[in-house]
Amino acid sequence: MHTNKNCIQRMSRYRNALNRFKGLGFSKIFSNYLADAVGSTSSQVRKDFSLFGIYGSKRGGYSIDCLIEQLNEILGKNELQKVVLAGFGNMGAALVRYKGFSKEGISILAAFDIDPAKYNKRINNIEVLPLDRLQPFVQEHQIKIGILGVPEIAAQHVLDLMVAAGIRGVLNFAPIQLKCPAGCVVNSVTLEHELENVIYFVNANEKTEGVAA
Amino acid sequence: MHTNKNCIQRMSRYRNALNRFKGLGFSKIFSNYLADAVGSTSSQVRKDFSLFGIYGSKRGGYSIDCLIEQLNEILGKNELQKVVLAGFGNMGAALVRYKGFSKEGISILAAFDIDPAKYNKRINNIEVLPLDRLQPFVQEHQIKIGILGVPEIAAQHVLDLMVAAGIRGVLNFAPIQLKCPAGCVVNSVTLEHELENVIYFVNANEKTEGVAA
DNA sequence: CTTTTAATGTGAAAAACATCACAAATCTAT
DNA sequence: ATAGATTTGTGATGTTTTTCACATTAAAAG
Repeated sequence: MHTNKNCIQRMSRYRNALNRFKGLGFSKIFSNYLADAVGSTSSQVRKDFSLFGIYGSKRGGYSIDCLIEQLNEILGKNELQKVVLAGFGNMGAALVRYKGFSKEGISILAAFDIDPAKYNKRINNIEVLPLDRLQPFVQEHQIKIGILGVPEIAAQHVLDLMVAAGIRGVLNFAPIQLKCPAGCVVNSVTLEHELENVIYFVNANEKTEGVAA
Repeated sequence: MHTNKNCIQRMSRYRNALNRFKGLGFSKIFSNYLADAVGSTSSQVRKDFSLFGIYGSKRGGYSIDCLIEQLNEILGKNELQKVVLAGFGNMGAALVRYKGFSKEGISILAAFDIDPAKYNKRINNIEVLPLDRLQPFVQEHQIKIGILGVPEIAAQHVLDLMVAAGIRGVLNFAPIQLKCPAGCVVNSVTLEHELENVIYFVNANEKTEGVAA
């Protein structure tokens, strides 16, 4: 199958929008409305669905329940997703409190840090444990997914620990390129880079508008 | 010029890596080392630079100082970037404390919220003000960039306020597609979707490995 | 000074991705 | 039942992005 990161991101957005449509009482939807809701085009929507073997009915559109169910399956929403968090600093503490994860069936089972001052804190019933307990914890709970909220300097080391423990995919917030073995996935989100992006395009717009005016 | 989001993201990463190389005492660099450092290829690096009129010397590579300076110019690093934040919830509070922004010359000048219980809190010398003071504040300080850390339900409304006040680019954390007039930029980062992405590819890997084994 | 070596810069080629456009299907109205 | 309207599913087409490959150039060695 021919999927990429953007495509899966769109799947998440479709699912999100569909839940809103469902909440509004709709039971069927056409590709163009869904496209509008996520800022895409109807052919893109249909292509994406076709890629995953998701079919609607001609003239009748797609059943929202049916779509959501299939997207749930694709995105792993039919089981609770167990996650560990490394790094209980500013970012880590915020992620533990973040409602979006639990709302989406993602559960941070524990947080890990090297700073003893943080041990045994409990937020949202999530405990902070010493980093050296990460490996047994991950193995015991059969966890595949990790979140890296540690400083840049420690990120590669902690990622290596995670991978050694059995983690197969990581969401990383450190502004650095991480190396991991084949078969493992790292998705890096760097907030300062995301903001730099906005700044760049705002400046670029200003320049071209200046030319146009 | 022909740039896109990914391209600018790479620019941010190049800059990051170059600062590390500089910190290690290097003064020149070749495209292949830089590529390694950011997880790209040497031809991609050279194409990117060429696109922005950044040139090295054949056989001699690129001067790190010179590169950093040009990337600073492109990414707006030569001036302090003033930003406002809307929404002082869990995410907003974390962003105010986030070191990565100030480290990169991004300064959140004030935060805004509708909840009076949050007014006049001060963290990192950033004050929380009533949302209706956003417009005069933005105009007075000539701010072009905003961060949206408000709940999904409020996001479009607050974005409209920002745009009316003169904000031209927004980093949005709400899991929803926002509409804004032409000439404005919205970059949405949805943490739960980023994690869903990781989960999807981990599952996908497991399946294909199962087949291969 | 000349030769050798090694890295850049960039058209050309390839790959990845998105859009178009239309046949096929099916719902609605008569 | 039949006709008409409308939406899907998908090959074909177009566009964007990445990779290739090599002429060009500059450093280093002889």
